[in-house]
Amino acid sequence: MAQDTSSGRAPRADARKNRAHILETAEKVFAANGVTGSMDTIAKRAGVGPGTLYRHFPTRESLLAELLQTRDRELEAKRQAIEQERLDPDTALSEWLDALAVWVSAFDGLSEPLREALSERTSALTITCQGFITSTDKFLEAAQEAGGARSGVRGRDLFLGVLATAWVSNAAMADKSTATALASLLRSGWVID
Amino acid sequence: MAQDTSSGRAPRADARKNRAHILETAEKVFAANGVTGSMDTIAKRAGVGPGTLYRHFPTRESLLAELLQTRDRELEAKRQAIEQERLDPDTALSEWLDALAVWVSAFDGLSEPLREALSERTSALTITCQGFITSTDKFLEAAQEAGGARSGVRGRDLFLGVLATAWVSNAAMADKSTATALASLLRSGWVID
Amino acid sequence: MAQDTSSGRAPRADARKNRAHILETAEKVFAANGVTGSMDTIAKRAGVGPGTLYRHFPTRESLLAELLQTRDRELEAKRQAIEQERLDPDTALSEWLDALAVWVSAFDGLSEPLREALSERTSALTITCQGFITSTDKFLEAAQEAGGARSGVRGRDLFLGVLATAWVSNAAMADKSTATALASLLRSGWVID
Amino acid sequence: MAQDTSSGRAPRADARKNRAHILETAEKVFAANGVTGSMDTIAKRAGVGPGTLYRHFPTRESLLAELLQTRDRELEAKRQAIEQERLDPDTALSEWLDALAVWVSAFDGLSEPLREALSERTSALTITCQGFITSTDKFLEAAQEAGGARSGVRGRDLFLGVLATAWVSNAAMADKSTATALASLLRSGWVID
DNA sequence: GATGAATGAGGCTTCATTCAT
DNA sequence: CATGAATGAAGCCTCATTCAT
Repeated sequence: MAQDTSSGRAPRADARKNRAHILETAEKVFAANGVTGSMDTIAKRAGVGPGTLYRHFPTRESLLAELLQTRDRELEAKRQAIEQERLDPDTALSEWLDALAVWVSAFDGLSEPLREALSERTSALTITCQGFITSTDKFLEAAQEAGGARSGVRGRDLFLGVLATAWVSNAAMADKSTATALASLLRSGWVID
Repeated sequence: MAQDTSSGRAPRADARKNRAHILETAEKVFAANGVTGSMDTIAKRAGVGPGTLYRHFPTRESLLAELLQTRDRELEAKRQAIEQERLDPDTALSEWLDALAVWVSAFDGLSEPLREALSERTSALTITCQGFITSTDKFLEAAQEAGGARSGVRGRDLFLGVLATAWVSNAAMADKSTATALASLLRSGWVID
Repeated sequence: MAQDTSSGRAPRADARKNRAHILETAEKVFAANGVTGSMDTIAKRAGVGPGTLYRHFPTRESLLAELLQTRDRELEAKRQAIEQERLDPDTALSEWLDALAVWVSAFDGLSEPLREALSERTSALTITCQGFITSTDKFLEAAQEAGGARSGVRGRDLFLGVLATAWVSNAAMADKSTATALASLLRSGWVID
Repeated sequence: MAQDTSSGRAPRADARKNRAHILETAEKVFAANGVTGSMDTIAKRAGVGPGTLYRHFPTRESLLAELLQTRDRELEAKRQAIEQERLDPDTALSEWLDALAVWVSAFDGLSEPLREALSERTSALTITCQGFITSTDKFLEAAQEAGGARSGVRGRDLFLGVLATAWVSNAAMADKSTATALASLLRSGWVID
């Protein structure tokens, strides 16, 4: 799925190894310095020339997109698991949002490019996000039909809510409770009618 | 008010003028390019050397803090107005949060440094934020006592919620509805109990 | 004709096809972007790896030299045509120089490598140029003997004059008249004796 | 003339020294490697950071323009000298063109940016060139009126002729005679009417 | 105090060429 | 032979910040 299947030929062994190594390195760099870690740093730490990095990943987004794919697959699996558990629609949505939250917290600062991806047509991340918004919509609609979720809420809003929550948590020294507090706010609001 | 009173001596007239002019310029630059506009640009547009800029405002945050003070005062006035209107405590909280939202949207990208300020002990913005969190707490507690707001919610969380909402809106092409959608989520949540 | 005959073995069919296709592509690229178009671009657009490109054409010059061969043949034909027309020697020279000018303007920026080729012993283009200089010399000598061209002028100088004229025309926005103006200067000079 | 007189304040001593040193270095680098020598190299060899270089000379052209100014002044002096000598108009033109030729041969490859400057409105070099074209026009018109120069020739063409001649001479190993040969061609042409 | 010159690390990217597969 | 991955030097430029004047 990740390899360029367009060429019809299997990628060379060394290239595959390099690519994998770059990804590992990028993961470390992103985890350590956040997603703004420089391309040059990644290349250097991966022991390859910048050219090699650019060959595999012409943009930072493409690198990020690739890095997220493993997690994407996990998330997708989680989605199917939730569906098959036949939970209350609102519990299902709740769990899906939790899963999304885990996914976004993969790297420090990840919410930033994701937010940007949502405003662009071009980014490699856009498609990923769109997919997850669609999934959110499905869970949400089910919950709405079952009377467990407010009408007027859109999947896109919930997705952005998850991003925003992650963004808040990314503050250098945010205490852990912050994310939960916000998530809970999004869930139940602060007002009592 | 923000002059370094430590020296015990009144600032020179030209210094005072410079300071004022820098603030005006910074306001324009931040309004136009967002808060990431380069310090050099501000200095240049203000017609002063970068050294002068740094003398008055040793960090970008201190500049920002100063810049927000006018708006802080407006916000403070708003706070008092709300208090004097003797509204339902939850309506009061609601209006306060709206006022905060307006305050944060003063400049593009302002939510970023504010979030950071909350995780640091040092920033010039921290104090400002703390003050508003305290105010939020007061409104919130009143609402909680009156049974109009959930217990377990903290003023800090609501404040962060406001920041997060602003952050989402800062996405290049965020449609206007996004901010309202998120604000409404924070208010009422998505779940129906 | 340009195949490396050193191996004594006929080139493989696919190699021949590749070579031809590279040439076609290079022609297009050079025509569109000028002769500084990157080797990688040519390889990519030709659908071959850079290695293949380099196998066939170890230097950019060798590629150019090969590319010019078709035009070389046209130019050679033109030369014979001029000779057979039995014109005034100076008219003949004049037409020959015009033909050369057309030849040099085949690609944007072609004059550059040609000029360099003239200062090297090694380049694949050198031989081509030498041939044309020799031809120029012949036309020139005939004209000189007939009293239609100044003595003291060398074929090499006229050839360089043609290159120089082309170089001037390659300026981004050179108006068309520039080339003619220079050519006319070279022909008649600016001075009236 | 070269200092930014706009500020009304004398440049700082260290800045002036730096600027001068950069110019010296650039002169050497350009003389050695031609005008394509990289900005970074110049900065490094001058012992300053790239930022400093860019502060003084925001573009390569501005650097070049400055570098040429000394020579510009010499050329201007030469122009006046020629005028005051009250020579035949065509001799005067001839001497002026020679002086121009010397000026262009200041650095290897200088003709290139000059040619480009002629096709742009913006370059720092454009003005310089325009000035010299105007001067050429004056000499040329005088010669034309006196019957010593062909009508139909424009100053711009002669200027470009000079550039082209220099360009030809810049070939790595061009023998010295080449430039003279071309200059002579431009002067008298190859044809005898 | 004001100035603005200097710093210089650091970011981005391209491309001719080689060589393992 | 063809491939295309890898190289990595080299170019470009910006900007927060310091410090001599």
